[in-house]
Amino acid sequence: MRSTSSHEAVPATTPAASLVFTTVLSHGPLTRTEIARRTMLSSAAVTKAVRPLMEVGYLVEDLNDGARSALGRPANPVRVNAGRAFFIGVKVTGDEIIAVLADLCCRIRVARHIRLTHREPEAVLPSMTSLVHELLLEAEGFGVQVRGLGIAVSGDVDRADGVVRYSPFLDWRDVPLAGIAETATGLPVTVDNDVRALTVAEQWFGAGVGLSDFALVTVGAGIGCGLVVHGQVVSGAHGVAGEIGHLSIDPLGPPCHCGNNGCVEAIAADPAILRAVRKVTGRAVTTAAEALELARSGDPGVREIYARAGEAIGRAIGAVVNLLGPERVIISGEGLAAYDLFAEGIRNAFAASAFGTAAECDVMTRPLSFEEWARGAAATAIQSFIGSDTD
Amino acid sequence: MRSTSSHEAVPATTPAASLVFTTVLSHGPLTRTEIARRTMLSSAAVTKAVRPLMEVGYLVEDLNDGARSALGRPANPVRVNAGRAFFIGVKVTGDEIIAVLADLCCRIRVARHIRLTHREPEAVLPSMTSLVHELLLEAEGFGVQVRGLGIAVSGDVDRADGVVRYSPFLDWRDVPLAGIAETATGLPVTVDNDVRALTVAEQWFGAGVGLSDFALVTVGAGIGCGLVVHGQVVSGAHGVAGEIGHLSIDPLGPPCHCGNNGCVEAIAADPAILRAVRKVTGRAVTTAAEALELARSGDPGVREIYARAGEAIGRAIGAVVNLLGPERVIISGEGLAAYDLFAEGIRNAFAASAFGTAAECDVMTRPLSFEEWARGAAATAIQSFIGSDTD
DNA sequence: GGCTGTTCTTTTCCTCTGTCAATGAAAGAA
DNA sequence: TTCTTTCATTGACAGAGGAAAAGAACAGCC
Repeated sequence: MRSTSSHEAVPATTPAASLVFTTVLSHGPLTRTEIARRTMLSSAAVTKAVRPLMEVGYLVEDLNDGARSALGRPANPVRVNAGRAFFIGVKVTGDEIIAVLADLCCRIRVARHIRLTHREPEAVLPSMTSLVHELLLEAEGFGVQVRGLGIAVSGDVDRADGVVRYSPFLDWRDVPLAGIAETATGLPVTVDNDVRALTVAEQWFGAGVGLSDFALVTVGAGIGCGLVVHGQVVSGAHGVAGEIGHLSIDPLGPPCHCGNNGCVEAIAADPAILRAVRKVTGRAVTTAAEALELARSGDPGVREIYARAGEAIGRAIGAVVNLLGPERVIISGEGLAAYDLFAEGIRNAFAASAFGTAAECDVMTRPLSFEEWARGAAATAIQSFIGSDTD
Repeated sequence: MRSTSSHEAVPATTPAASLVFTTVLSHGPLTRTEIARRTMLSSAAVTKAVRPLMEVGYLVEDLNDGARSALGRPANPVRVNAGRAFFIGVKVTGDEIIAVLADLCCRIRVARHIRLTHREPEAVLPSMTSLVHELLLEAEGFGVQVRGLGIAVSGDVDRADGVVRYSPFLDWRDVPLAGIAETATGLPVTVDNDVRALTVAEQWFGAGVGLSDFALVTVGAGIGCGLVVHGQVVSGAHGVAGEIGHLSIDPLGPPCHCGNNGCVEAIAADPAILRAVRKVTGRAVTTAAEALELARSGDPGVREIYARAGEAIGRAIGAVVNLLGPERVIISGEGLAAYDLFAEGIRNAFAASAFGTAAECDVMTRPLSFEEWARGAAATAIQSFIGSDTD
């Protein structure tokens, strides 16, 4: 395990302080009494935890107390000072690096991206480093210090060691990315799987706030799934988890690169849809946008392909819900652009496959800009910075 | 939530004491130094935690130090005094009640069962109560006090409230079982889902000891699955979790009572196998044992049915492993009698569906006597008695 | 048999965290 | 102005766990 403790002081020193800070971070401005209620701490403990955090500027009093309560001394809400620290999040894909500068509340301040021509670590790392340096310069312009760098990579990533064990898209094996990036940038680095990073962002700053069990399903070039169980992101004993894309839905379905037939990814991921659209229409459709346009223009064959894809996704979600019984499933990803075409299939297939009360699970969608992946990486950096674990 | 704290003092008062006790409970006799290492406590803290537990007799010094280590002061291992307290575990099925008297180490001392003719709570509860009283008498014979009663019921059970929300097999709805049983027996009662109870038993006393993530798959009249993630049993936000039986494997497969086609349960559970065997052989096969005999005698059609069932189970396990990445999967249940017929199908289907390093997951079998379900219930009672959470 | 080295266990402070209960602060209401 | 109500802080306190030193129990060695 790498030592990240050699870096600057983290805002939360005691468990209680960490708990208080993450609570305020996720649940917006809160009065001290409210914090005490949520964290199950005494109000005295909250005061003691808040003070040092305010002294170093991570928390500030929220003076905007428009709605005065009826009686008694007015409450003094506290919120996180978003501009107190910045973080950089980087998402590395096979042909692009996306980087964002995010504040302490994980709001994107600046976004940059560059295309990649080569995928070897030796080619990617310098590009990444220069992109990070650009953003460091931007941060300097804001007069805010960057306190951490998060890097999201698809595949089998060991966050504890900061090593990319195997990334199929990048064709990387056992790359000690955190160590390399740390020496190149001088920042504390957190490396994590891309879907898990996105899940962390949802857990702390998105639709997963306050939930101890939820799933995030990403639809796009691949089908991924991030899981939060008992308030913690699931990583899997062997680095693999949430591999919803290779749930085999139909033994007679199209072959998947994993060797099986009818995997969700072989039916509902962008490449699979494009392949099917080409086959049905005979046209050389190469982008998801083109396929989408064909479907929207009313082509029944193409619409059917999307309907099937929606069904596959719905069944996959049903499997997750039956197995884990999460409170909520968040559907996201670039593929969400076609959600109107998926929706019915997802809804019906989910309703059919969800067993008993599991059907009560709230299935929602959440649009995802391409920068969001990098924001997820920033969220992991914030998480490491605070040095705590769960909600 | 019911108040169980009104009962007798639990052995562990502080978090550390609870941690120490569960560690010794699960990991057999341990020296204090070893306990300190495993719990990450200081040796001083271990001494302080162990002393009161020894004074009240829950822990004893294990004098059987046959293998003396080479040098230094000999270590003094500590173990749980199994006979210090007894627990009763009860499993209620549609046509039978199984009850066991178990010691603090969850070893079965006495087992009893009676058949049921009616399933209404009004008919079942008196039978259960009399069975419990029989075992209480047995315990008196041992001169040991019974400190808790665990009841395992299939279906949607809310352990925190002690209410059976819905049990399809028993046709029970919203039965406040814990409260009723508490007044009837005077014991602290824990009610839980049967598969979860079995999972708890494995986690604390079986093949799940020391693992933070594992799955238990039960094969028999139904196909069930208990999950442990991050060291805690998964219960699901809506009471449903581990519903592996209704994972749809084959859209063209046989219809399932849940409304879908090709569910694992519709292929690999006992009733499904019997149905298929009757169809293939034309004979009036009514018990699993008969079907098994036909298969063992070499009937290729019947063997094929078992092979298909094994494949379905293997694919279901693959789904669990891809989703959660557990360290181990334990296959158990009455259906394990046919494991030799399942084995190849399970192995192959699992190997094919497991994605990447998830295939490294250890898949093992574990025979399950019919009393084991009741033992699981006893394990939940022990867990409640200790009043702690995880390993 | 005493001495020494080694390892396990206990004891003795000591720190530090969070709670309790009382006090202070900031309003509106009477 | 004074009272009431609610929020926030303070200071004394209990108790949990850690560090370090002492104690205990053995084997081996002279």
